[in-house]
Amino acid sequence: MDDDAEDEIMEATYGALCENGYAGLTMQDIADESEKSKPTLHYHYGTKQELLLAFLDYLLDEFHERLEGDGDDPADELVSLLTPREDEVGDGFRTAMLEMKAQSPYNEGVRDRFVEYEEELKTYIEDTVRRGVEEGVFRNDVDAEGTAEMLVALGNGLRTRSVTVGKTDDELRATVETYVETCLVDGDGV
Amino acid sequence: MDDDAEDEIMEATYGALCENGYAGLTMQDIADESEKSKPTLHYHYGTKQELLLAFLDYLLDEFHERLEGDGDDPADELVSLLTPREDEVGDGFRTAMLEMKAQSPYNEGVRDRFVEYEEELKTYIEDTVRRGVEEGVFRNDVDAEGTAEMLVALGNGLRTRSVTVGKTDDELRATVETYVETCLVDGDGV
DNA sequence: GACAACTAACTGACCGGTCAGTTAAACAGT
DNA sequence: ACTGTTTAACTGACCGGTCAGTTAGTTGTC
Repeated sequence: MDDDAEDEIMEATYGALCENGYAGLTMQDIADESEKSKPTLHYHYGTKQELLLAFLDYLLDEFHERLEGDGDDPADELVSLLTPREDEVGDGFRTAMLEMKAQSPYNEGVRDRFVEYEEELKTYIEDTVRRGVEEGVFRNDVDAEGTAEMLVALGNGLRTRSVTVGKTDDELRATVETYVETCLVDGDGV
Repeated sequence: MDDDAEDEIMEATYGALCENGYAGLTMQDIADESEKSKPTLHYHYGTKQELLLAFLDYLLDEFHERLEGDGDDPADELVSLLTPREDEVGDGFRTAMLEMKAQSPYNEGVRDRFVEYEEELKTYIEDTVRRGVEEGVFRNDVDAEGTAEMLVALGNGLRTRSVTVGKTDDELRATVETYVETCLVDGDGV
């Protein structure tokens, strides 16, 4: 396929998901968001299912770029990994991803991609925690694996709450910061 | 409406949600799960939407009963509040609730009910944390409100992970226990 | 002219909701 | 106690709309 076409369709899918959510997403919505027609989407991707899986792969690629550690302060890096970036403006996309995630049990392809995503995030967090311990920023009795599991779950839960209960991004950030400060950061050289 | 009929329909809705999930749930599924016909469901509840809101209210009632504090050890109580009960067997229901929760932004009625649920849970956890501090079980420098926010988010995130990534209930419990032990419980009389 | 990209028009399945009726129980009048 | 009336509960059959996916054909390009 044309690379331009692929990009256009993936971007249109992103836009349509933000606007309509996952449950309300139709092929027509995606077509409307792009310069293409609905049959063209089928021409390129076969089924809706396949298009959406391709979209998740497209997101995973972007995610990998985000995991280019900047060697920052481990505490700051944990916080920025677990809080939404500025370019994720509005709840639309976050909500749609939550909806999709909830489809994992019914859809192997979706599940595989979310498992991969969370696995990689967790591993990266684990490494960051270890780095923090080595650099003496974190207490040396923290369990990297357990902490990473905690943090991934916490990040998930906070994003969910931002969507359902309407927590602001600042509140999310504050909660993560508090956890990192009180439970990880070494206050007195232990 | 007949109380028997109401109970029957609510139970059937529960069963149908477990089997089909929220996205895949049809009025016919609920009818099949009960002894009633599809038009009867409409007769009692009007629209699918209203039926589902009534179902959430039904769940909220059950939830209130769960919040009858047993005056247990605060640490134990926090853990049991945040981990699934034994009678929640299988992922079906948990998944369906996650799907529904993700509909909050599109549906005011749904949102209201989840907000109420999470609000009450958070308040109860907050009280339990305070009790723990007063009883000297928890460190006296813990911030009850911040901790409650943390714990509610953590609980949400863990349940989500049990559904998507396939974490077992034992793993969920272990993570919550670790948090309570390392971040709340007073190790040396501080 | 052959092939890739694209589309207007269409189809079949599904689903929420409606409607015209049925059943059975409660109730009132005699 | 018998009979006519009302009403809540319920249902089979159907309708309107929606949406994923198909078909048959057009356009553009090498």
